[in-house]
Amino acid sequence: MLDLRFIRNKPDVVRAGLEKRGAEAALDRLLALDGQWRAKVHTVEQLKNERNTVSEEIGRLKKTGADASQEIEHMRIVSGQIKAMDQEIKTLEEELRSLLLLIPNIPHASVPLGGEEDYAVIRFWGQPREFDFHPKPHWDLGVELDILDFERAAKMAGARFCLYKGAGALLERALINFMLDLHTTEHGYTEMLPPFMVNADTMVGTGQLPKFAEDMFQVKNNGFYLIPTAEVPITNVYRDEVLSEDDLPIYITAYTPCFRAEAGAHGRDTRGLIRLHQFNKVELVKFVTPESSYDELEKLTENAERILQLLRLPYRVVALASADLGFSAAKTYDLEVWMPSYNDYKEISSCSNFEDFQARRANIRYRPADGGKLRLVHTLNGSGLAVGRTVAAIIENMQQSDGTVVVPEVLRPYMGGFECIEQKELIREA
RNA sequence: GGAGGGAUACCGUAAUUGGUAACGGACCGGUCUUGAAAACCGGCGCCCUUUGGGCUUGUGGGUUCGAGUCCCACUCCCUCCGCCA
Repeated sequence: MLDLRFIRNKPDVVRAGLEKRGAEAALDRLLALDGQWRAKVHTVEQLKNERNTVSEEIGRLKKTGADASQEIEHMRIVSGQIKAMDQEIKTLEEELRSLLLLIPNIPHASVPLGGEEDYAVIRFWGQPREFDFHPKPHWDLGVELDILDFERAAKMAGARFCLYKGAGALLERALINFMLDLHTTEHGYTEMLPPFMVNADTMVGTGQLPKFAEDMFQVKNNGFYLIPTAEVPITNVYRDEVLSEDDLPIYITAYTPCFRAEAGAHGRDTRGLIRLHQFNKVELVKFVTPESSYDELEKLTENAERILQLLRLPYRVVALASADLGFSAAKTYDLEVWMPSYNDYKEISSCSNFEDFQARRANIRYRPADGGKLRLVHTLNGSGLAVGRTVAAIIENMQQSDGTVVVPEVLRPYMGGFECIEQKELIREA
């Protein structure tokens, strides 16, 4: 959510920012409503001032036994007027807020202009491997190895689900543990394990609601939403709280499954582990001071990159262009891992600075060390990493000509020393 | 699911028959001091058109000139009973 006062005082800046995104927002309507609201507030506050002073006077009169019936009768009328105006103001406020909640964040000055194709490549790491045989996509190889089963997952749930089996399930679990261990022991994050279902206020706090309800799953009998990412519960850990500047920065990492309806993605990434209704992810979340948030974004991105480096998976970092940013983000780096089946780099992590956009929605503030006014924190988050896509990348990048998959060395301690995922028959023999 | 108790500002705690939220602590600033502590003064939630005013006692309604206080509904927490991995 943007600051209403900022919109009021700098409408042109807001308009220009939204234009960079290619976003339409009802700014004129909002400014008009704001004007009406302020006028009415001013009027009703004068009436309330009168009510307060006269009511006090009535109290005094009654105490001395004097007659106050005239004042009471007058205040009965004033009170009625106040009640009516308060109702009008409340209606205006509701409309203002609902408009405000639909306005996306403004891109940071360093964000490249343009759309989906206008990302800026920041850096590459590693070399895509040259295969001396025809590499298989993970959805074939994983099935042949009997570690991924999409057909049975479809039977029990439907399209866009996966059943991991044997070494596949072990690999997924190993990755989760490896990622959490690295972030907690080397990158300074505190691990949390949050609820996987949350209420609507929580979804509003991070920006999923009210605009993106159709992207989520909602539990029918009690209204809970399944989280689309751990960002949602973790960012809301401090909703409606006041932190001390001494507490900042706060780094939290969390593993959760993520549930996404993928409503607008029919026909996209229909095979394999890339786009599922349920997938696992280890998330990184930060609460920081406004001054430090862009440095923190760089560090957070590096923390996510470290996972790919240790797994020896080639990737690149891109800065998303303005019109490709998520609703709440001011700046986003995507980590894209090399995926042989796509013959391209494919998103495996998205690291964003939300500045105070989420903090304003979720009312997360801190008391500055100098004792000044309470300020909104800046929030950031990034995948560290999407686990299913990491499994896909490992299967594809580490496959050998005989159809086996070499387990990255850093994962072996998490897999009982397992060095290689072998064909079905071989696994059975072992 | 049943019964009872509770929610007040960053934290902790008060408020007679309904009369306009008191006090303590933490924190910040000032005075004082070589410096610090103590003491004293001020600040320490939000909004507006800020020398001023309005709002804020879990949330939403109601009664009233006036509600922390009375009434209704709801949320969350605690205790006990029942059920349960």
